[in-house]
Amino acid sequence: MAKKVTIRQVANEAGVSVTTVSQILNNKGGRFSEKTRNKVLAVKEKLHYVPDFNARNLILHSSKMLGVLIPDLGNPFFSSFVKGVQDYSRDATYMPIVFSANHDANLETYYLGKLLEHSVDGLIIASATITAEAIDKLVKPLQVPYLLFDQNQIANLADRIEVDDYHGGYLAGQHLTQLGHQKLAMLLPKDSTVNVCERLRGFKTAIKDAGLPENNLVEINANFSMEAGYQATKSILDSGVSAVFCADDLLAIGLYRGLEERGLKVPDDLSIIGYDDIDLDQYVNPKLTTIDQPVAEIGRESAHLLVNRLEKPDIDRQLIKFPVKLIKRESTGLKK
Amino acid sequence: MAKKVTIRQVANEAGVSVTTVSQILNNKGGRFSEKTRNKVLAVKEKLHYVPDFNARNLILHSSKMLGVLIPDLGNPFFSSFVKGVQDYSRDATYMPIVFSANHDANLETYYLGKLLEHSVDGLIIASATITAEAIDKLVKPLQVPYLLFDQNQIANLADRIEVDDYHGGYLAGQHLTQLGHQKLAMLLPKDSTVNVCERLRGFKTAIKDAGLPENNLVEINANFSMEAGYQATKSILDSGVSAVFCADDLLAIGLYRGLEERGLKVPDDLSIIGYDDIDLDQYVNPKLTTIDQPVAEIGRESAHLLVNRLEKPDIDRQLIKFPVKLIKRESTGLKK
DNA sequence: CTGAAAGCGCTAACAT
DNA sequence: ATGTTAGCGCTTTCAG
Repeated sequence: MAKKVTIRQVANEAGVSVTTVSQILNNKGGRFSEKTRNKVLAVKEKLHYVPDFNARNLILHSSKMLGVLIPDLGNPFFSSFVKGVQDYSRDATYMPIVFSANHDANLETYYLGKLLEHSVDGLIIASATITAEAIDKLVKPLQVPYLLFDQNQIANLADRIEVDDYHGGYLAGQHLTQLGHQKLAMLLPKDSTVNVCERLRGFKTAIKDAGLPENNLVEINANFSMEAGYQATKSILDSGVSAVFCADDLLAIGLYRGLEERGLKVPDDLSIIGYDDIDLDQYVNPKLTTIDQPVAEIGRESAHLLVNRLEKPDIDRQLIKFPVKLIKRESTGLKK
Repeated sequence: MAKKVTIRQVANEAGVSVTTVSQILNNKGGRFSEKTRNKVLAVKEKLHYVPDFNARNLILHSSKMLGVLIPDLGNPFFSSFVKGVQDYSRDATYMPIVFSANHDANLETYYLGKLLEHSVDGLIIASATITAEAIDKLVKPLQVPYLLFDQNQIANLADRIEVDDYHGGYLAGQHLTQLGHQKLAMLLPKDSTVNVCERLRGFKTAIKDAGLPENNLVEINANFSMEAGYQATKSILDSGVSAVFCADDLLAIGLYRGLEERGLKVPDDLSIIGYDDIDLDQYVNPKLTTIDQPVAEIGRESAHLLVNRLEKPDIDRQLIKFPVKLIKRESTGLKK
């Protein structure tokens, strides 16, 4: 491809050495005369010189690329996350490479390998199914810094982004019990990652704190998708609960459809609370009550932490906590 | 970063030369003895050798990366598109690098530059606001093959993906007029790209074919987002139409909310037809009637065409056409 | 069958 | 203040 103009051509054209050009263009040209500097800069513009990326990286042992692995691009939660990552990366002049692994462990391993092969400087892994072993086997040997999000924390040593999932679950449970609901369900993926388990734990605690017996909570499994929420409708209805806490908003929206098709009303027949607070929540009918997490911000900070680590490898372990909050809308109501 | 094992280490360990290793690992080792070949392969495994990407690219002048520019990751239409691109790329062992420019021309130019800087082999540009000049100025000089989608076709010479937008618009118009609607609106972005203008043209033609006067169609502007659809509610209602054709599904869903908040019913008070057929359409209430385009397939084929072009630069101009179809659901009904 | 050597485009010690 | 030189890790003639 590409008819690239090389640094040598710039040097010739400017009548200086290659070193001079290199130094000046990398802002290490303090020692050169104003005149030389200007000339080089001018020639660079004129020739549209762009340093060859591969040659540069080969020497610098850095690609200025960040690998980002997420489970599902189609989930607005993750597209917002990616947006945050992109924004910060741009400011920091890194380039995020994102792959969506569609909840497929093989794909994750594949993309992880590809990312490493292309020598990304660091990794943001926001993918639930990836195993500690895969990371250990692929990432560790190369000593590529990485950051885990929304996922089992393998070690306590790595930098971390923490969202208060326990509190989120608690808020959901508190809200629902305060509305008088006594039999409750939680809709969540089978073998959930730690963060989702935390939501469940918080939810349970709130139920207990409300003085309700533990077996008033029924857990129903469904993957993170509208389709899965829709499919779960029957189980939920059969369970005889009056309120359900969905581990993400997509699940809730799927459930809406299942109820609608049966002529049931939200929240009259069933109160529903979601999780994430995606934009869509305000566009469904009724508007979805949910637990908000500041996802774009989380994306930004993920990139931030990672870049920090890359540029200052010896700083202390970093930890950022994010709050969640209850957003009351129209999908939850008093128990009839 | 990375404690990489180099080709030299493999060569030493295997007791052969660097050349030998290189040849064998690149499947050009026909001339070597079975024994040597096996030994090299074994050592490669043992040492977990992975060729340095940058060094390799530096020589081969190819990065096996595809740049992908889209307007909005949050739009399910584009996330499906990306999924298609990713799938094909994987099969073809290319690596797509995708950026979402959020409908911002500056961002587009920025990312386009970045992509080129990182020496992608080819480009898929599915971003509406980018200008022909930007492409001409940035892409042309580097002779990087590119493919435009969902966007003004700058020249007739490039490879092309065509979706029958005209027909899509026609189908929408035909459907609505057959239901008896006489005053119609189309909701579309200001200064739309060619593909959207084609939808409008088809829509107009269908109206004319139904024997309705031209000024029975009112055009209302709104960007591609739920928010914009929502904001447009008043204009639509004020226009006195009984049916509206939204240039994408998101717009329709935004409109749903505006109507809901005013206590109006779809399709009784207003018939709505969308465009794209995103998954969400079946999860809103009422289910959205729309024009389907096979977007994941389009994504796949975009990547396919581009990779073809990269690997066989001299093949004839490629053109693939995709059909659209009307998906009747519940958001359109007889004019009352 | 195998290896030595050149060089891709760039950066950075180390001269001058 | 500027240039010379030696690689980075790899592929590829070209010679054995």
